[in-house]
Amino acid sequence: MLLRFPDGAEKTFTEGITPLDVAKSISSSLAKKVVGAYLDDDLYDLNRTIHRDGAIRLVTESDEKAFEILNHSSAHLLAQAVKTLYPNAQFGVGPAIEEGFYYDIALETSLREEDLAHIEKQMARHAKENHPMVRKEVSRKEALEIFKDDFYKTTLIEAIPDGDAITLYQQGDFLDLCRGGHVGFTSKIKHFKLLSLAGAYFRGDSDGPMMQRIYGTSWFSKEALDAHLALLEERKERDHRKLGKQLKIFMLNSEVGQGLATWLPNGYAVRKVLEDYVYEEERKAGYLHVSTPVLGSKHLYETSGHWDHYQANMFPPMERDGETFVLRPMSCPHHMKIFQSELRSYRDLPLRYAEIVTQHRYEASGALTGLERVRAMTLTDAHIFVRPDQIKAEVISAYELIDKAIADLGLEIAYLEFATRDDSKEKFHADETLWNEAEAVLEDVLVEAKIPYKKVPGEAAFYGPKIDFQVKTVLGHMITMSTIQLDFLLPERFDLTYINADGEKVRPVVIHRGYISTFERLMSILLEQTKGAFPVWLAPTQVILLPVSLDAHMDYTKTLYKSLMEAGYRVKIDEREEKLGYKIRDAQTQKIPYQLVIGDQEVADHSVTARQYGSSEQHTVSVEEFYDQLAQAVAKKSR
RNA sequence: GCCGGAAUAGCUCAGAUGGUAGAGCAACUGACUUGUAAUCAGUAGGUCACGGGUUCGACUCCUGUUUCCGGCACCA
Repeated sequence: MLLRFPDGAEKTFTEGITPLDVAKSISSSLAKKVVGAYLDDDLYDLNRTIHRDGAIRLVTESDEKAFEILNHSSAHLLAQAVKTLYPNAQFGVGPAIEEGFYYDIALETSLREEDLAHIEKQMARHAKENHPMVRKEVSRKEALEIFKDDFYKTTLIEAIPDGDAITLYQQGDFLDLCRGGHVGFTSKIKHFKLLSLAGAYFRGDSDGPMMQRIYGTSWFSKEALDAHLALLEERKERDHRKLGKQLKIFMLNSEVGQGLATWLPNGYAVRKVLEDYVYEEERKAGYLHVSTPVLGSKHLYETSGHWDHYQANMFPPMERDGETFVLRPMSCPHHMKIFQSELRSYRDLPLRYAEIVTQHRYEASGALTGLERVRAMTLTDAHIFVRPDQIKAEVISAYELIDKAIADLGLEIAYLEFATRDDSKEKFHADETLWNEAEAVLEDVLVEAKIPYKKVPGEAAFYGPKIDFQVKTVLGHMITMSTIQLDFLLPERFDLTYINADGEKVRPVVIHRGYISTFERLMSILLEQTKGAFPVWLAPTQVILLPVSLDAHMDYTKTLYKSLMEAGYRVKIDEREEKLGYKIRDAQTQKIPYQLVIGDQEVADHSVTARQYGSSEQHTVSVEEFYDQLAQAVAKKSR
């Protein structure tokens, strides 16, 4: 049997050797680090025997795939431990995930946080017992027979496509249906921790049964595990809910209403800068701003189709004088009516309407998360009405507008998502030709602009495909920051037309453009990505003045304050009778970018001693110089 | 919405087994008159989320509700 190594070397082995044997034949240190292998494109367990020639690539601990294999095996170890402690337990799926693993468990009794420690101990025992994780290929019939009393596994077996191999893994008494890719021996699993307990629907189906899910994480060394646990702690410190409270950005109060955020002065100061930014950037890009009411006729939303698709996520309708109103969840229909308010010529297009407006959505109570998901949100929403020949250019210019904002805000986009329809789902409107056209145009733009993206079938809006800009929150949630959506349907539904060069009435195409998410969501992202230390242009308070003595230095301090305020900056004076060290500490805690100390010296030579957030350095500069520095920091949108 | 957990002073948190609550910070008052990350002393602050029950007695046990947290589902 001939195996070829990545460096091109070839070596003969006796049939039935395992990746572990191959590693051992090379070196004992490699044997310690190996966790599996690829034979051509097939992932082999560490202890799976090899019976054919092929290209072999050993997967070692440093390999990205190794973490996945280890965590997948850890999920099995978890299930084995649960089965030992709770013999009646049945299991759903137990995959490796980005930072660890989970396993879904069906159990009569509810697991509690304190049970995790016991399960963890049992896992350690099974690991120590060093069970080989033995792979077996079986027929569908055999598999169904083996799991005949297990609703979950039989359902999973039935979902395996015909022709795919069905494999089982046995470790000790524990037998599981599994595609595989395992570390081969439970003793390989040494540094792990169970993290949390949650509910999860079987196969993600909210009409199906709910299982108990245990999350955990598994690493190759104690150091790596500890580092990961420390990272989880650090993330808690960056949670926008915590920072938002500390820095008095916003509050959520049950008496105000569930999911209804209140912006506090510090938060609104930031938001106002963002609103102005958005307005200016849109104005420069040729958008026309409009304003329409937060309440709309229900009929308007029936015409658009939103009522059909989303009424469950809208606040219930209100009736007055025979007319039915809804709290608007969207802007599209309103902008459609604006387009329709005049006879349009092909020469008028593109027409870009933008609006900063508050919308209301009845989000499921369990979905509400700080400012990340709320029920009343303010955003700038835009709809661009174009001729077919203008689609590409407008999609590109929308992309560029968004791209600039992301850079200006210093944000990190995780990836772009290209959401298309899935014909098996009913939510999408029917016209296939339009869909194909729309999807082709968007993909063209992505390909031509060489923008990397992830295609996600079935995630499109009901009226058309879209490009979503995804951000990863500190909690690990993927949320949509910006979006560009093509829409051939709403113009149809609203019977929008313009007169083309031949004097005929034809349909415009609509591009929906979500710019920088809602101000609520943007604030949550900004807080997390800046850790609450806003760049100068955004900071709620940009400069704080710290007089050394309230008696001796207050006049000069107040003069400075007045001139800074007049110049448009957000400034405060710390007028408390406290020591300078105390005031500095307080200003640092509030993450105020500039702290100006005003004492005898500064009064005498008309200067300020500036200290920046996060630094213990101080520079005494003339007032003029400080103004320059401040203006530059604002212009550069830097810290 | 579903599964699980939590709710104690403005904030962060203590408070076995039932005997109506405590710290630090913040606030307030006073002293200190201050030059780069917390000066000292004192005062005040609580329907222990809310309602019902068990009990001689409930922050503590049971139950309902509300909100929040971890997930799942949802996300125009």
